[in-house]
Amino acid sequence: MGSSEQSSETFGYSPAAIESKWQAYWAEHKTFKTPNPGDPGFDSDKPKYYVLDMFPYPSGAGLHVGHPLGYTATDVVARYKRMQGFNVLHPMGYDSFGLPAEQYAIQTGVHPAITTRKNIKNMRRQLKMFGFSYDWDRELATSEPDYYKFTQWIFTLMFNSWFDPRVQAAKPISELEKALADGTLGVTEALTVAMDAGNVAWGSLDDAQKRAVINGERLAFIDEVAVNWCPALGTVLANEEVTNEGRSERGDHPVYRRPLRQWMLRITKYADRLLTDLDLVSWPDATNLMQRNWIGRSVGGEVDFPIVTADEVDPASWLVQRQNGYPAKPEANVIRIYTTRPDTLFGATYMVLAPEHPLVEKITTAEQRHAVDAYVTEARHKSDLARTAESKEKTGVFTGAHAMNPVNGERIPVWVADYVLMGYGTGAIMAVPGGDTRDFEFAKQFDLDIIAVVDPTTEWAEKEARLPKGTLEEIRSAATAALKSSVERWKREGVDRSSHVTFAEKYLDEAGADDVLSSDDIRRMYVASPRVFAAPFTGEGEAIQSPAGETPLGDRGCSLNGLKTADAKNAILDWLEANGVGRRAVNYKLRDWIFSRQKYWGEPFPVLHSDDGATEALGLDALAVTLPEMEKFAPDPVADDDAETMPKPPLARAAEWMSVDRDGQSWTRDVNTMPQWAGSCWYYLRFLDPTNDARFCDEAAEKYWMPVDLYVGGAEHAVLHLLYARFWHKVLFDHGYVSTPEPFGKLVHQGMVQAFAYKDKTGRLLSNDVVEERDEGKYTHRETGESVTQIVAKMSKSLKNIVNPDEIIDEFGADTFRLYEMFMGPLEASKPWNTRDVPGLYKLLQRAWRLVVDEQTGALSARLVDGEPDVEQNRILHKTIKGVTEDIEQMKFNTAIARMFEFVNELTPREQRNRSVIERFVLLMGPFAPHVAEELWQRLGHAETLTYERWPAFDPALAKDDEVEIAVQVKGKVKARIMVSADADEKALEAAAMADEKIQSEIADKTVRKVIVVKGRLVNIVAT
RNA sequence: GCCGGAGUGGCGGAAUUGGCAGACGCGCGGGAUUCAAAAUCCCGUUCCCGCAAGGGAGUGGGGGUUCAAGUCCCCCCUCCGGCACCA
Repeated sequence: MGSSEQSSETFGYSPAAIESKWQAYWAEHKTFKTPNPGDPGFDSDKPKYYVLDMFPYPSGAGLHVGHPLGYTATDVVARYKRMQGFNVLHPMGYDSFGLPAEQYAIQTGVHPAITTRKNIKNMRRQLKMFGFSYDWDRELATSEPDYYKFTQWIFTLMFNSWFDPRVQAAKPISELEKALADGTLGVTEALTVAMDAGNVAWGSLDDAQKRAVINGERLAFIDEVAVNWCPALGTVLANEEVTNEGRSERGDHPVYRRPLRQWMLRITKYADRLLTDLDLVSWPDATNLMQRNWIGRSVGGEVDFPIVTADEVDPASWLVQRQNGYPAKPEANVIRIYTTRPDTLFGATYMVLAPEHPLVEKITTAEQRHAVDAYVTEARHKSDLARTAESKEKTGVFTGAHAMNPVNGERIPVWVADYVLMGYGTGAIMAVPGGDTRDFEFAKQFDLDIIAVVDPTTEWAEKEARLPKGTLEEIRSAATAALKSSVERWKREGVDRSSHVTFAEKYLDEAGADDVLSSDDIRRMYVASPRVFAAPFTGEGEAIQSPAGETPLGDRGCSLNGLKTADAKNAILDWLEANGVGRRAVNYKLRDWIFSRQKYWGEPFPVLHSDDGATEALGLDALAVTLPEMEKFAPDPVADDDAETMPKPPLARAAEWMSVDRDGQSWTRDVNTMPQWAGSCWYYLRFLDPTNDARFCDEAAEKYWMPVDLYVGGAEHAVLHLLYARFWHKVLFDHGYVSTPEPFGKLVHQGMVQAFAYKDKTGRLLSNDVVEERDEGKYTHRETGESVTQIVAKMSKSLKNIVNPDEIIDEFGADTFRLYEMFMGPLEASKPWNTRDVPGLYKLLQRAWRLVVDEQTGALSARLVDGEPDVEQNRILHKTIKGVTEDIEQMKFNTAIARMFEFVNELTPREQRNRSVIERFVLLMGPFAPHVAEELWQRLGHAETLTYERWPAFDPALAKDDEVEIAVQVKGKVKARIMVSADADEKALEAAAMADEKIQSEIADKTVRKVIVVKGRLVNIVAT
């Protein structure tokens, strides 16, 4: 079916001929060329609409059936909007820097530029084959120098910017130098980078120090960060590429955590704006949420804990020292922590430093040094993933040092443990095992004190308390025993916890008085002895034991007892701030972006390094810095266990390229390249003006077209690409280069195109060629005859269920392909490809064809008649226009196509079809099946493309039926259906329902209590 | 573990957001046309009982609110996606 040789004998629908004809026509007439403001043919009266696809990576495999799903959706919208009278910008390009081309080059020696161009050529062919209405004059590829020239330029813009905390925006770095020089900005308050001393006068710094300060504030800066370095592969690996055992996923080589100088982008400065500006966009809730979680804003406080060496601690005198206020940076002997639960401060029974914390080295005592060193060394070699994989069992070592809890003067031990991460907060925590699951596990493992400082609610006791096994009596005696052993230890260690003991005993006494374990008993036992439970209470409630006894600080003290969590937080934060011991603070999970890769096929950094350590960004006139020609792309291999040799990226071997003489000075280029994300961070701007050589894009074009009105792409980019692009956009915005705070307005993720697969009884997946359908819906194994079940899975080579778009188009044409993908289901849903369903859409086009063309003669169908349409045809037309229009507006393309099926089903049997009705239907088909629609439009006597024809309007009154069927229910069950006039009011409906014979007999022996009438829908009679 | 999303015929999926469950397509069954087939056109198709008229059940499972629940509330099950010691 659908073969062209068959239909060519008659004058039937023949997609191959029609599609090549119209694709040639569009190319020749540049039908979709979109003028910019100021260009000839630009109509400033029309509103604008910018529809964008996430551009593809030009892989050797070409397009798969997933690509055209999103591309067709945007194309339908683009074509629809053009017909609605919009200036539509609908471009396409290629995200062409990236790893696969480089890996292919390593294997074959073929230059990535060559493979990339070849792949782009193939992809362009495929894209054109679908008939997408792109303005091909705006096509771009991120790996072309005239494109990445400006990727590099934006990088230099970041290099030459700092984030001014006073206005929360990027400003030229020269303004920082000026502000520091004239004293409008103090060094300490401006600094992001740690300085050892507290307040420093700018004038007292030497040139090298000044440069270090300035460089440290740039939005693009070089820093030493811990990376996963694999010597055998000669490269740094992403966390995802490292196994739990700390080895490379590819090749199973050892991987080492080691610090490496990397380009970083200071995205963290934008954390708050990236978060709050999510309110400005219209994105899927799930994506919004993922971005929020990724940024991970939390609110809490910082608290300083002084290290204490003497046995005697005088908390009051420490507070006196802090009378001058809370320092911007803590003193050398102070541990600063961050917490979201400052209300639990009285429950802090120990502290933990991350293994990389600078204080570890300083405070570790002689007896503990050996153990701590060994632990820290081991932790350094583990990848992040390896650390988290061991979450079941916590590890850590006591440093031998103690710190003082500033709210109660208690002396608590300081530990090192890798469950505390250097990269978040301050890299140090106060541990409150009574209120935090991780601290609780750690405390149980190392027998550290656990004290409840929040009274669990009875609700928690009922639902979540993880009680030890046993009867009430057994649990109580376990709790009592646990308390007793603690008391003995405290006695041994000379710790005074008498008031806590009194408190706990009282709670134990009250628990289980009547031998029945109530939720109140569970609550009491938790407070008395949390240790016997399997999990701590991490919720909110009333503060207790805060402080446990008399306020130890006398008048200076603070008590939270009896306060609800929210109030307790405020009270303690007020106290901390008043005493210079802590302050309110906000933290983000978001980290600065490691921006360099040790690869060849990416954008070179547009900077020069001098021998004396200075780095300079090149000006636009020196860009693009193009990649050197190379023949070998593989990294130099290093011995497996050589953790010390620095990685040597491929560019380092291009000696001639690397060294630059300028102004009689010798400089070197940067050996790294940018990550693949770079090019996609701003391509939507380059589309506005892709050939501009002087500027990344014309100012007027930017003002006119931005923001992107509709952006469609995969959900796999819900976090990184979208976050990175928003970040770059905001930097450009701060400098006035773009006029909108956000780049993308409405965002939609198309679902995945999956495939059917089969599973036998053991759960094994079977490849498609060993399964056959013997009965309807019953699948059997071809050889064993065993019955198997159909499931939905990802397309994969091994399952032999990959569908190639080229083959489908060969057989059915692009219009059918487009219709099928749009008809499969909702755009956002993942759904299985089923080739069996495709002919149905082909049939729709055939039937539409026959509404217009006489297949015997090739002339217009004799059934087409001119003049005014009859009422029925007019009604179905207006219904169809209404349905299709509203569905496209809501991007419900599947139901829009269902409306077209209905129209064709309705019109096909008619002896006479009104020409103007059919013509308007052809226009409706245009966005979905553009080739056949153009052909029919032409045959109906129109000389021009239908691309810019006016979208048909509908009259709501004409789209309605005169009579509608109403369901009549008795007590909610449908008992009869009656036909009534569509505008019948409630009274008439009730009367008509009551008059129905069937209803009469139903309610004959009952009393009518109530009648509910829903106009145009139903009547429900409540009778008993 | 935490945070999201989903579960409707043999299959893909509809369902004015509380108002006739299964639109539309596929598949399947029947008929017309044909020497025959393909194609085309028409009719039927949630399941169960029944020759039929008719009756009963039904949107992952259990409970609830309501005249009325696929849709709202509570509990549970399964699948998919994201995060994963973030203090």
